[in-house]
Amino acid sequence: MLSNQSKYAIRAVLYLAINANKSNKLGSKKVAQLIDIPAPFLAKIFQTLSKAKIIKSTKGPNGGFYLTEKELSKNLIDVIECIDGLTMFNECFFGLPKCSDENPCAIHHIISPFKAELKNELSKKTIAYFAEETKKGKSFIFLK
Amino acid sequence: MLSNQSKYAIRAVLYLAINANKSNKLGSKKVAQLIDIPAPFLAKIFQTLSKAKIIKSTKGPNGGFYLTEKELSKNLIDVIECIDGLTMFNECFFGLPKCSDENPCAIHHIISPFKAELKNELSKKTIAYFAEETKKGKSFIFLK
DNA sequence: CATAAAAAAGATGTACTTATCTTTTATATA
DNA sequence: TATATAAAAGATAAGTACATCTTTTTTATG
Repeated sequence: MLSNQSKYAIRAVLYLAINANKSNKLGSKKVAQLIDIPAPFLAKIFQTLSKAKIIKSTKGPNGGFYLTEKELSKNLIDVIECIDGLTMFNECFFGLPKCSDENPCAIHHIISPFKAELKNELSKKTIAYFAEETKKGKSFIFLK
Repeated sequence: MLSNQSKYAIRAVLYLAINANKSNKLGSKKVAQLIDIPAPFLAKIFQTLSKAKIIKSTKGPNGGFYLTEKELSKNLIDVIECIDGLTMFNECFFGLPKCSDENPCAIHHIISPFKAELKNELSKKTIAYFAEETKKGKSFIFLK
């Protein structure tokens, strides 16, 4: 459902949300190592996220990536959208181009409410919220 | 979530279930044309399904593909399993290797029940059932 | 101002999925 | 039994996602 890129992005953004801030930026290599994903690939992903203003970046010594309140108030769906787009929430499970409530595929009634709920959940809960849950130990980003 | 191959397979199998039988076999080219998917690719998919005994095939003149009661009584999940496997039903949405009920990711509680329901639905309802629903006009396989 | 650190940008390489093409095998029927 | 038909098998090609490498730009700090 999600591309690897989006999966990596979500984990990395949450990691930044929890562990970095304006006075403690983190480099892409370091984050990649810590959450165990390919470093140059994460660098690219961070570029994309940075352009989309989902994370902050500064160059030079002590530079790196972090989030401020502004970015923390964005939602996980913004991360997904800027990498994979939102087509996954509209696409038919069977790949039928015209599948809809009126012309449902055989499992439309199962898939459709789920996608709506998932999209809603990812749209209304902020990055800050998911970071908090993780800090509290209620959920996990990486579990080696 | 599903590969193109699986999506094509499901549509093609349902098409066969509805329109073919032992005395009216259908060739892969014809089916491909009718449901609008690449013909040589479908031929490969039919080979895989045939090896897995999810569809019947006979060579030679008037040969082609079809389903008997035996195949019709199989479930859609058998089609998916023989092509994509079942890992999708176990994988974490965020790609976390150790995500589980005990170590949940941030959206595990949304994804997990959905996957269980979907897997259950695809496991208990037969190909014949989905074919019937389509025949009755309650759901659709292809909607050009 | 020189240096080093780190992101940005762009080019390149690899693997996998998707798709196609060619040859071989099986079989109904004329 | 020869022929034509259609699947099976295997080889090849195209496209995309994944991953890496190299060069350029920016900027903090000695």
